[in-house]
Amino acid sequence: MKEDNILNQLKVVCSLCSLRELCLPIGFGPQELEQLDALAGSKKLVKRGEYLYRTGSPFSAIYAIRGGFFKTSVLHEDGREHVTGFHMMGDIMGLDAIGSGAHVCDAVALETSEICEIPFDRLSELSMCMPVLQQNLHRIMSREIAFDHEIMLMLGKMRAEERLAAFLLNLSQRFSARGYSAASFQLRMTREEIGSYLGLKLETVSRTFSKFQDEGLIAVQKKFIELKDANALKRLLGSLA
Amino acid sequence: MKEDNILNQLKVVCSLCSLRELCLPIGFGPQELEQLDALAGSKKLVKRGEYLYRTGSPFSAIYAIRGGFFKTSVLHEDGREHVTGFHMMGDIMGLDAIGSGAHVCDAVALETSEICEIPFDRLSELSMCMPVLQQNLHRIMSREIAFDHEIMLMLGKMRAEERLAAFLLNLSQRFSARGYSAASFQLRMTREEIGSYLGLKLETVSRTFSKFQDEGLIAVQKKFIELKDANALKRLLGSLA
DNA sequence: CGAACCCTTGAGTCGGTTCAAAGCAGGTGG
DNA sequence: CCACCTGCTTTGAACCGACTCAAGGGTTCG
Repeated sequence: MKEDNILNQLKVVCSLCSLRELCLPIGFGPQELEQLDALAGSKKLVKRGEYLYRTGSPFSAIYAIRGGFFKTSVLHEDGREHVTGFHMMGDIMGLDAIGSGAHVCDAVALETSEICEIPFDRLSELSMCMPVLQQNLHRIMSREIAFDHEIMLMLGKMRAEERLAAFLLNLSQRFSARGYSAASFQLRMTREEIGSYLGLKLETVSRTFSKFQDEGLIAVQKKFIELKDANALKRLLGSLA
Repeated sequence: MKEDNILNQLKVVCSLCSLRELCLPIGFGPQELEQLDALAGSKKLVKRGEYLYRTGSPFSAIYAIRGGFFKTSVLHEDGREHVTGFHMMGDIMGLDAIGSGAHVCDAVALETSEICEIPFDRLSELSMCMPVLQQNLHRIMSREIAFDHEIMLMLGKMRAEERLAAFLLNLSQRFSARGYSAASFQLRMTREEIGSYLGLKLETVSRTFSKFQDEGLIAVQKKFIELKDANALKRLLGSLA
């Protein structure tokens, strides 16, 4: 227990972090990295099923994922939840809370994960004298907006098969960008969570996976997915309906 | 023509702009406003049907709407478009392009509109020495992310009636925040554009409007909408099916 | 006055949901 | 170590909400 605490409070040192290229994609020189270490967020472990933050909890920091997997979801009054995103190493979470000062979604670890907590006021301060840091922050937020628009297109215009294909290809591409296999990976979420993200019911997700498998596009074994014919999946996307 | 040019190139002076509270909601003192005028964006007229920017065009500025109405939309390879948002006076457009350096959606004026062009590099520069400006920029981007998540919930989980109700209430609230009537307003977009935004077909939009009218919730006359029973609309939202 | 565009309404269809049943791990406690 | 959960997944059959196709009416603008 005590050791756990010590471990969790270890300072993060950006200059030594292997995720720098994901977290802060552009333009840092050596001396800028040194400055960056002043951010000095702390590491934290979040166990499977635990919340990193909840809707309504006060906003004070954003979170970089060092390892593990999260989902974020918004809750409707009547209790239904909609999964707004899945997040993996190198992703930044919590940016949607800056505007209101409180978190506007829940963030739950889908597996035991390690995150780096970055106090937002310190980040703001530091970015005032570090153009490249500011630039990175803007880029990250901007990309999140652009990505959300893609998802809106998916939710608004695509049919079930196209949504699943887009989902699998996106995961594949992200795993690949992190040095993992683009062709096979483990799903960290349930069919229900996939469905919630894609605007489908879990039965539809399951059926569509089965259909893809029958057609030889993928191989599914519970949560293990293998993309057998990524091009065919891409072709599915090319022609909406 | 020549006068037009002169008019359009007038510098914008934020300290004299009546939209300040919408555009820059928080914390500017008198001397900060003076500094802000250094942003010196130019005014521009965009006529009905004209593009403010297109997907792929290089990003150099963000745009504040001084008056008028825009839609933004993303285009899928096969030619289908999805409307990602409707934008009115005081809204900021173009933030989704920062990340990639090029615009990732089209912005079209739905009526002749006046915009204020804010060169992004100058904005970045200025925000380096103006904490409150930086803060505003972060808030605006953050809110766009949070708002997009709401839309994702709508597209993913709501039924047609709920989507239309949410759409009308959102418009009403935004008009109201700008000093216009919350109870009656003119739609600037077609049924097809509403449908595209909400993930519905234009016929469904039309039918649902008719249904709302039959039930006494609203009155519709072409593009003129009157909310007769806003509470009933809100109740529609409270209970997702 | 005609053409183009937008909106409304009806009838039939279909993709995805709902409801239901059963199989399959993985974990826990007796 | 086995029995029994509990949670996740798969599959089938019936149903329904939104889509498609089609026709007609209203406005605007040249």
